[in-house]
Amino acid sequence: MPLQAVESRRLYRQIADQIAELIDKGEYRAGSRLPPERDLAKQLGVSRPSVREALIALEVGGYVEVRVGSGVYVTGKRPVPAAAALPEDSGPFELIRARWMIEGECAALAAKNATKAQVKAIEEALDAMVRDKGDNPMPLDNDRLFHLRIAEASGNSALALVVQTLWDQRLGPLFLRLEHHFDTPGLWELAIREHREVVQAIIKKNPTAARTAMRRHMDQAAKRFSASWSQSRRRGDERGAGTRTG
Amino acid sequence: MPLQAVESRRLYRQIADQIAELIDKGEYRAGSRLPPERDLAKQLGVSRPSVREALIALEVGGYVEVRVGSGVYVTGKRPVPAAAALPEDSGPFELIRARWMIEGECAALAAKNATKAQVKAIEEALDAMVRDKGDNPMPLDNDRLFHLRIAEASGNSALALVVQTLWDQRLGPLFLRLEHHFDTPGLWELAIREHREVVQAIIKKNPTAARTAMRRHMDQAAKRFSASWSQSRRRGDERGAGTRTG
DNA sequence: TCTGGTAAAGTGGTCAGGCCAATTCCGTCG
DNA sequence: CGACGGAATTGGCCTGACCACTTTACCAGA
Repeated sequence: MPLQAVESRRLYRQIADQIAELIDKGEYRAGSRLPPERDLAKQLGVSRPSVREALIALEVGGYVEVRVGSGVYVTGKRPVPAAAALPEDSGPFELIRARWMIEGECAALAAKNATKAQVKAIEEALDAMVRDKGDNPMPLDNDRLFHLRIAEASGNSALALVVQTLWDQRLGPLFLRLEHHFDTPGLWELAIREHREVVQAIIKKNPTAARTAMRRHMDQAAKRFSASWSQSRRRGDERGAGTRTG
Repeated sequence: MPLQAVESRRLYRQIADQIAELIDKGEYRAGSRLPPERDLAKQLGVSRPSVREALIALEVGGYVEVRVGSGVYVTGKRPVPAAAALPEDSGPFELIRARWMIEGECAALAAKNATKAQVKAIEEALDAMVRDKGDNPMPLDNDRLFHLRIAEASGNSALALVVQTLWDQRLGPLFLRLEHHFDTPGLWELAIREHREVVQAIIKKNPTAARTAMRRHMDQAAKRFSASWSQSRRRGDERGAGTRTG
C-alpha cells in the first residue's frame, strides 16, 4: 500500500510521478518495456484504469510510447522536463518580483546590445499593443511579445528563455481568474505609457534608465495586480517572501 | 455513432481532439464549464473512462482544469509552450551568464530570508556532493540540488522555478557532450570549495558576501567550461553576446 | 424577513471485472 | 529449415457501481 489516502493530488498524477521517477532513476532504461498495466496496477495497489490514466499522462508528456498488443516502452527522450510550474501556494507577487529583477537587467542589456532590427521589433510590439488595446485577449498577447523581444534584444538567449518561462506561468489556473480584472481600458493606457519609457531608454542606449523604467513598470504592475488580488481573495495571507522591494 | 471503427488513433485522442476543437470553435469559452463527464460520454457515444482519459490528456496539455465535485473548466489558454528550450546556436556561456545574475541574487536573498530548515537542506546537499564525488553521475545531481535549494531558500518560488528551468537546459543535446569533461576529480574539489563559501555567507546572513561568492562560483564554472569547450569545438565562433562580464 | 445550518443533488475519483483486438511467442507441419 | 497457425500476452474499451467533495435548495430558528 504505497499510496496514502491523505494525498490530495489525483491518483493518476501520483502514479505518473512514481513511474517517471523510476524511469529517471534508471530502473527502466530508454527503449525498454514497462511491466504490463495489470502488473503495475497490482504492484502499486491501484486499479488498472488509474494506471492507464497515468500512462496516458506520461504518453502525452512524451515519456513513454504505447504499442497496442505489445506493451509500453520508455522513449528515453526527455525533451526538457516539460515546463516546470509554479507551486500552487505561491502568490503572483513572487512572480512579479522575479520579473522585476530579471527583466530589469534584460532592459539594461538590451539598451547596450540591441541591434536596429531588434529595436524595431520592440517598437512594433508596442504599436500592436496600442492598436489592439480595445480587443479582449489581444493586448495581453502583445504585452507578452513586447517583453519577450526586449529579452531577446539582451543578446542572451538564456535570459529570453527565462522571461518566456515566467510569462507562461500566467497561463496557470491561479492567474486565470484574475486576468479579466485587467481589462479596464485606463489600465492598459498606463501600461503602454510605461512601456514607452522603456523603449525610449533603449533607443538612447541608456542601460541605467532602461533598467529603472522596466523596474518601475513592474512596480506599477504589482500595484495594479494588488488591487484585484485583495479584491478577489478575502482570506488572504500571502507571505510575500522575496516580494518586498529592494 | 459519431466515431468510426476505421479510425486507428486511440479513442481518447479522438475525443480530446474533438473537445479541443469545440473549444477552439468557441463552443465552450474560456472559464466556462464543460458538460459532465457522463453527459459527454453519452453525447459522443463512448464510455466514461474514455472521456476521462481524453480530459486527462487535455488537462496535462493545459487546455482544461478539473475541479473535483464541481466540473471541468476551460482554461482558454492554448499553446502551453511546453518547455521552451534554448536555441541551438546559443553557447553555454549565455546560460552561465544568466545564472551568474539570477543565482547571485538568489544567494543574497537566501542569506536574508532562509529559515534554519532551509539552511540545513542546503548543507545536506553539499554534504551529499562531497560524499558522492567519486561516483559518475551523482555529483551533478547533487550540484543541481544544491543550487535549487538555495533558490528555494530565497523565499521566491518564481526564482526557484527559473533556476530549475535553466539547470534543466543542461539536459539538451548541446551540453551532454561536454559534461563528461567535468569528471576530473580535482575540478569537483574546486567546485565544492566554492559552494562552501556560498553556504558560509548564507549562514552568516551576509547577502553581499553570498552574492559575491555565488558569482565567483559561476565565473569559475565558466572558466572550467571554457577549457573543455574550446577543446571539443574547434570551429568555435561563439558570439558571446551578453556573456561578457558586468 | 433574514440567517443559519443541513439535506439532497450534482460531479469527479476510483474500483472491479469483463470482453475484444492486436501483437507476440512457440510448436507443428510442410 | 522455414512457413503456418493457434495460444498466451497485452493494450483498448465498456458496464456498472460506490465514494468524496461541491454546490444548491430548502427549512427551521432568530
